[in-house]
Amino acid sequence: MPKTPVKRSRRSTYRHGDLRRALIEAGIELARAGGPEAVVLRETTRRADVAPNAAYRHFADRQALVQAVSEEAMSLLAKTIEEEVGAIGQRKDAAAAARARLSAVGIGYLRFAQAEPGLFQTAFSVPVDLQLAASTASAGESGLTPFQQLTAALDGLVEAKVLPLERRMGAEFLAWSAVHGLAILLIDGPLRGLEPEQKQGIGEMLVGMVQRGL
Amino acid sequence: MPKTPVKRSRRSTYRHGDLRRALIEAGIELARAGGPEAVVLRETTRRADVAPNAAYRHFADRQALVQAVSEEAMSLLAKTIEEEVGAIGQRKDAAAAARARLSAVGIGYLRFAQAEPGLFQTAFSVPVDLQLAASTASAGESGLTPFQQLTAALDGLVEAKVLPLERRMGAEFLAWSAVHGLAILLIDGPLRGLEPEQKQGIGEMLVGMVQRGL
DNA sequence: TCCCAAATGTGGATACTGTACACAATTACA
DNA sequence: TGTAATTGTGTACAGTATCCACATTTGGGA
Repeated sequence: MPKTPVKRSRRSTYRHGDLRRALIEAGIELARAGGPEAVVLRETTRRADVAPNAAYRHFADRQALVQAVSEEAMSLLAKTIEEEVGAIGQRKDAAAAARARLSAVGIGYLRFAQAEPGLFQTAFSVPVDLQLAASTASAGESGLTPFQQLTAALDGLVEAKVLPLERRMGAEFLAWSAVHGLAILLIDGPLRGLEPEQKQGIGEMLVGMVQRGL
Repeated sequence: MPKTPVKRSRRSTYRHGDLRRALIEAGIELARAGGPEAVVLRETTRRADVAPNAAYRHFADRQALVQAVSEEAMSLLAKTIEEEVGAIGQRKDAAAAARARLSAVGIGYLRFAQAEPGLFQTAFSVPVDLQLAASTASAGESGLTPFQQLTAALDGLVEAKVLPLERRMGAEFLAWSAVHGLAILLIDGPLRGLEPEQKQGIGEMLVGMVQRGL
């Protein structure tokens, strides 16, 4: 029985067209299912129907691919936060509105972490510096990255005189720490077994703590 | 030139003696230098001067080895926290003492994360459940795990009437979230470039936020 | 229009990794 | 003392990243 050499590609053209994009898409799917570890170079090329080495024409190495996937995931996080912020209803006074906005940023962050744990972990699997935290590749529809949305919300609190100016410095890192830490405990820490409503509840408690403590 | 087959072990006995321990020790060194990813089964066996497969007599697979290393690292974290708590001076009133104790737990946690980032990451690289958070393998000299030390500090706050009882429930997760999140931002997040004094400063700010916000 | 250089994809090879299976040396105990 | 359990070894396989040489296609100047 002659072995059928059907392995050769379904692709008809020698050139792929947009391999870089295809690799990132495949990487997103792998990350969604298995986190950053699952973003395996050879598997992404298999899914893009291309030889493993073709990836090296678009990424220096596996880490560079993971970084690109990470930025994409960060952008999805940004969009979830935007959704949450956009869903805020009207508030009587500016102070309540500013508070609601900060809460929405935190709740959106936590919601994404629970809905897409693999992508969330991948987004933060590559060391983030402030440069990257401002990169447009990590931004949502509004053009703001998650970090920038948090910064804007805190500026709003100052403007609404909820947060005294002398407490503003470093506030983004305090708020970020709390929410990020909870996200991790919810995903693969001791809180991962909780029911969704319980997770929601503790998320709201945490946001309350931040509002009081800042 | 006859190849010198000196590759054979420096070990004289066929049995190692305490291979399990040796593998964990080697794993700790690898984790210290490179985090959980660096805990590679074959390298640990090389360092223990033993064939790769020997590890399987003591651990079901690589993950089991990493888990053991993780518990060891958690125990080192517990000891650092104990040190910090032990260094608290006398306080006039019970309320101040209870507050100081909670702060010390947080500061010790952050100190360990900065002093031993690889071990810290390894300690949390394996999904923690409350079972594990109470395991003696993860405890320090006092027999308490980091989580248990936090719990005890919060109980102390209630007893000293600093924390109202109705805020006690879930408080460990709120405090833990904040401190853990900051630890991560300091290690490989956007704050990793800060000077040690700045890191110390933001750590104290965060602990203050938690004390106010709980 | 032709041709060459740049861009992109392929094939083959190397050096790692984890881990399964059969076997060997040692120890413990009945 | 002999036999079974324990512990370590050797070989093998599949999967991974990545290097180098080569092939194909495309785009831009002559």
